[in-house]
Amino acid sequence: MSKTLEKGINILTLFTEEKPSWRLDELAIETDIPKPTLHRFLKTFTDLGVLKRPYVQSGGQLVLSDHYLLGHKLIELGAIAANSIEIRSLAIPYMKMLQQKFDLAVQLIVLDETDGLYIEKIESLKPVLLYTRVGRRAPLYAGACSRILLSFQSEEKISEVLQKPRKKYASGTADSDQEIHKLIEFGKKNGYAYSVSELEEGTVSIAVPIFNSDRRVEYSISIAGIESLLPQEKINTFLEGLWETAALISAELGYSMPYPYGV
Amino acid sequence: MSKTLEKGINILTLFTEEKPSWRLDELAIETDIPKPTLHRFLKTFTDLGVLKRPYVQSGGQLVLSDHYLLGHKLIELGAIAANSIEIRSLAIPYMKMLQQKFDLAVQLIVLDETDGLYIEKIESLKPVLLYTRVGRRAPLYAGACSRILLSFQSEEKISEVLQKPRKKYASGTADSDQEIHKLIEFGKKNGYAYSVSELEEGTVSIAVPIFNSDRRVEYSISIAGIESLLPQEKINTFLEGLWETAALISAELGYSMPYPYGV
DNA sequence: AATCGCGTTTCATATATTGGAACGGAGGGG
DNA sequence: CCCCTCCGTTCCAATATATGAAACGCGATT
Repeated sequence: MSKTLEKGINILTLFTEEKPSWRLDELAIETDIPKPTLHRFLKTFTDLGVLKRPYVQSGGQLVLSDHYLLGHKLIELGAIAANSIEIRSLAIPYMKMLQQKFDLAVQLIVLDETDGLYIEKIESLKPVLLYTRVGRRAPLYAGACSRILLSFQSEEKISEVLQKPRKKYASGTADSDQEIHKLIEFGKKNGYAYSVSELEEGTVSIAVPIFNSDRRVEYSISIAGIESLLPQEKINTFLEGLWETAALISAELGYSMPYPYGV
Repeated sequence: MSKTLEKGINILTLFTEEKPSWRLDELAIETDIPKPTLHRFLKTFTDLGVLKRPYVQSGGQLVLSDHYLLGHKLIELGAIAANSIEIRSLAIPYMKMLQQKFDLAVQLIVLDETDGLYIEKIESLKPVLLYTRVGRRAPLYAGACSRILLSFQSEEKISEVLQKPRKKYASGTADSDQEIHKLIEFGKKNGYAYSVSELEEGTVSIAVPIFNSDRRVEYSISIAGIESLLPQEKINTFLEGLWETAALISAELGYSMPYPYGV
């Protein structure tokens, strides 16, 4: 492995949704890399458009800020990366149909290490802000769409996920191992996951698995909205639409068996 | 500048919408970097999730493909990068309002070197496929949203753009310097750009400039759709909505003058 | 069974990275 | 007004790291 590249990428990884802006000095403290070295990295990234330093007003003058942000190049690469996921283009038409059926946000999630990664989203017309956004991560133990993925992984994967430190995102986030195991079992048995206020207060979502040609579950699809839009008693209506959609997408991926769940 | 980092990022830059998949060998030919060196780079990127090697079926077995694709990490970084653009969150509510007014796709573009970069898009309900997608680029001379940016740049910038090799994307792409200059002038004088089949056959779009607090034009907003949806005779209706939206977004950015165009 | 094409590993060498030291400029306090 | 501090930046000798020719491994092809 190239140490230089590794350090470089690790620096980029520090730019998160929570802290998207860093000064050289802050990075020096965080990474223990000496300032001259960091400076060289940041300059290289900035010259290549991977990082950017916005202009700011300072006494009527427009000067380069000493804050670094992720740059335009990454937006471009991110779009190409998202487009390189085979399932995405296959799934989008079905996701749109599902969106129109219920007028709820529809999400497509991929398994990535111990997280679920949102790779596509069809917005609801209702101007509701949800946690979900393309490019966001959620740990596999929290939220319906993540957890339904976990339900279909090996015991080793499940242990790996549960061994990592966990976080209580909202009032509904499961926090005991026992509770999470029970929810994982529920998913495998019933073919869906249901979550209330797990990642964001007041948000409900229902998720079902998508099967690959080799019968693994690497993707899931979910609908989500505020609590009043997805009442428990209508769950069978929603599941019918979700399973139908998941069956169609699975078939497109080359899954050759009948979809194993139905209302 | 760090040569190692630079080489690494340049490798990533080879993954494009047109060629999103590369084998080690192809990269060796393209970059003139010897295979062992490339191998080390690719391994580092793959281990960090910046590149990925999908699994493929081979005689019933699931094996690592020797094709590399851009990885999940870049989707994540791309989303954070897009979110780091100040205007984006300011503009989205206004873009949604505009989308609902006309039921056309609404795009937000930022100036990036000699290109326009799509940084946000509100889809129309009509299932129409357009060239535009977040993360895509278009040269500043082609398409309404790019060209309206160019209309408000310095003469130097305009020369720089025109000196680069150009491409005819579709039947409406302007190809002579003279023609492009005329269109640029039109934009500055009238405060909008109108394009028919410039980036994609059969697609029409109308774009207007957004003004920064320092009165520069770094962003533009546009509506787009297939030809029949944006007839020439309704252009004033559309412009009214576009200018109103652009004025509101400009004001949010701190532009303190009255928006200089109106119906 | 021999050959080819590519990905991968090895390792002596060359070179790019490293980071302590020192510089410079903006901002703040006395 | 000058001094001091805080950071970003530049310099350059020391050295860790990248480099790539050579050789290997392995599956496919003949």
